[in-house]
Amino acid sequence: MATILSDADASSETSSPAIEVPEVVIDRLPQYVRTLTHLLEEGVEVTNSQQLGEQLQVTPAQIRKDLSYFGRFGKQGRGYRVRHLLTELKQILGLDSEWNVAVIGVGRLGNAILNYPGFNPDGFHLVAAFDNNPRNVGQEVGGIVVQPMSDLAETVTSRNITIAIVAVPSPATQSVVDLLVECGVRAILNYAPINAQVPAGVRVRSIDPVLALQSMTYYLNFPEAPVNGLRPAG
Amino acid sequence: MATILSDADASSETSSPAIEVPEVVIDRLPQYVRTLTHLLEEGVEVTNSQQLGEQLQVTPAQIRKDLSYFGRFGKQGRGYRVRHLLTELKQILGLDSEWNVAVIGVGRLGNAILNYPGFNPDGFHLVAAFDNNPRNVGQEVGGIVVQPMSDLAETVTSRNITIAIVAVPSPATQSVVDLLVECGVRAILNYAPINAQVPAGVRVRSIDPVLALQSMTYYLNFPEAPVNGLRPAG
DNA sequence: GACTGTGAAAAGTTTCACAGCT
DNA sequence: AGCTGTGAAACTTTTCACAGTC
Repeated sequence: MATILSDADASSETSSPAIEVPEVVIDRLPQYVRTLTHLLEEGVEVTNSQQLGEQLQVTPAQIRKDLSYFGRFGKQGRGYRVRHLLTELKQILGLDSEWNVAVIGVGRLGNAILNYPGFNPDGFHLVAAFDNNPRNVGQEVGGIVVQPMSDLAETVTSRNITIAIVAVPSPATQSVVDLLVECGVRAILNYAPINAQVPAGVRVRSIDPVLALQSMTYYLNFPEAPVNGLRPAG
Repeated sequence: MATILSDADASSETSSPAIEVPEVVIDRLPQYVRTLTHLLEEGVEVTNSQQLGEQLQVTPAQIRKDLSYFGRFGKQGRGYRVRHLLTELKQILGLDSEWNVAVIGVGRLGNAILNYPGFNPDGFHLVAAFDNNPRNVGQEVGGIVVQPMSDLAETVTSRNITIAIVAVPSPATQSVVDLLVECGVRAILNYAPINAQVPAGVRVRSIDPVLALQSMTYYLNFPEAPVNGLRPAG
């Protein structure tokens, strides 16, 4: 659950409701943002829970319920103004701010991340990169000069870095995460296939393609709705 | 929910129970597999729900309940034999088989995927790569010769490919997914920031680092348990 | 007439607590 | 004594259904 603070009046100002918003709801909001962004790009000005639900493969009731935690953004009989709802949701998620991000580890994966063009348009600025290996320090990767790990604490503060992307080898992950937490980083995106332990108040999300594949193989062996008769390869 | 077929006797044979296993449970099993693998590597032979729960940051009761959907793998008073439980879980998930995987799109991202060494040790074999662009067709990437999209149907069948990893630009994703489904692929790992629509019986998982970051910024603005006073950069 | 926002009901998921085995 | 496996209870999340507004 996500406890929110402050005053109760949720008129049209997207002020913070004084109630608990389920974490599953927060996890869906970025998807709503993405779909609304696409609709806006297509020139759609008004939408409704039915249409949003189709795009997102979610029931219309769920969308209405989710939005109701934060305010009344729609007009009965009409639906939602796409631009308005998008602005509100971005504000709720803190996406009206820009966020400075550090990348830890500039191996193959860290390199790919630093060169990935998808973060900046969404307000996430990769502003620093760190590595253990003296060979990598001083190199420029994706326009950023790699710094030694010993610079981390100083740079996190001076550059106001609040988010870190960890792309170091598995065995190093926990100690890097510990260091980041110590430096005040409270949001970490972890690319290593490891369950890093963090204190309460710090969030970790993991990107793990193997886990994603492994949860699908179950259904390949016991298909709910068989499409054809293919079986495992081995 | 995951409907499972066949006979009820779940003695020690990991035969399929004739009941429904919640999807959340299936999603956790790969994590159990990973933790058990680590324990085995460290030479731990016996564990218990308490220890597993600590590693996975999950309650011991949840682990016992999850496992109980599939059989009785532990010994009262003793716990679980790590190697035995690992074998059972891998079998349940279909990870005792090898799976042939195709990669669609060999741009920057597809390249990184084909060169990522993490899939093979877990039984996922990248055996084919496809691309639209004639410049890329015929090139060797990560030891695989890139084929034209027109080869897809034939190769999926002849090489018994059941899983596809889609790494094409967003606008091309839906049509590639449609084509894969038509070819009989029922498990798709999608790297594009797009919600692909698929018919029932086909599973899609998405890897989307931006969505992961966006759900964390919410908590950075309304921290449940503040660690320090850092704010957004903008 | 068409849609939202929302209490209340239903469904799903987690946790409790303890009987029972080793 | 120490742990599992599991019904039952508690809690969470989704869906229903409809009053209210545009």
